Amino acid sequence: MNDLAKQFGANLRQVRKGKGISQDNLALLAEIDRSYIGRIERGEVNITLDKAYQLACALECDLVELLPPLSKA
Amino acid sequence: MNDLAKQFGANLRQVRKGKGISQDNLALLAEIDRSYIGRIERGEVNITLDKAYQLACALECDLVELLPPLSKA
DNA sequence: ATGTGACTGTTAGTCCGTA
DNA sequence: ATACGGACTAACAGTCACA
Repeated sequence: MNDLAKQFGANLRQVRKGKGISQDNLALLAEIDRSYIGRIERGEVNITLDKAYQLACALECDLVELLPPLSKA
Repeated sequence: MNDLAKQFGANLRQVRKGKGISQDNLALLAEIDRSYIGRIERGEVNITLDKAYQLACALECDLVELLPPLSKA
């Protein structure tokens, strides 16, 4: 998958670990299958906007935190 | 479609018009089908992360500008 | 607690046309 | 220049079993 997904996944994992919760827990919080969350973190899938929001919401963080830093022109 | 998509579409349209370019031109710039851009602006579809980036990039704007303002916890 | 293969259903995304 | 639709293909969404 592209760098975008990889970066997003890396950020997601970092925030998740920062909160001290497992993929399992996040799966429950975000109502997304655990195996799918794993794939997102590994940057294997190109998720849709609403999934990105679900995750940000479940982690109680700003979506901007999860987005790759290149989000500036 | 959900509010997320509607908001994104509204923002996209605003930025695009602000730059004074047509859906056709944006389609060429972002390499996204014109009819699909119309659907995005109308909030009919739930786009993927890379499309969101393509659009932000084509409009030479920060992705955050296109995202709904609720992007804060 | 996580990675991975295999799989199915659904939707993202394109192409072509009409108004 | 844009809205809207049909038909189509590629990709995502979502689940399970197993390591």
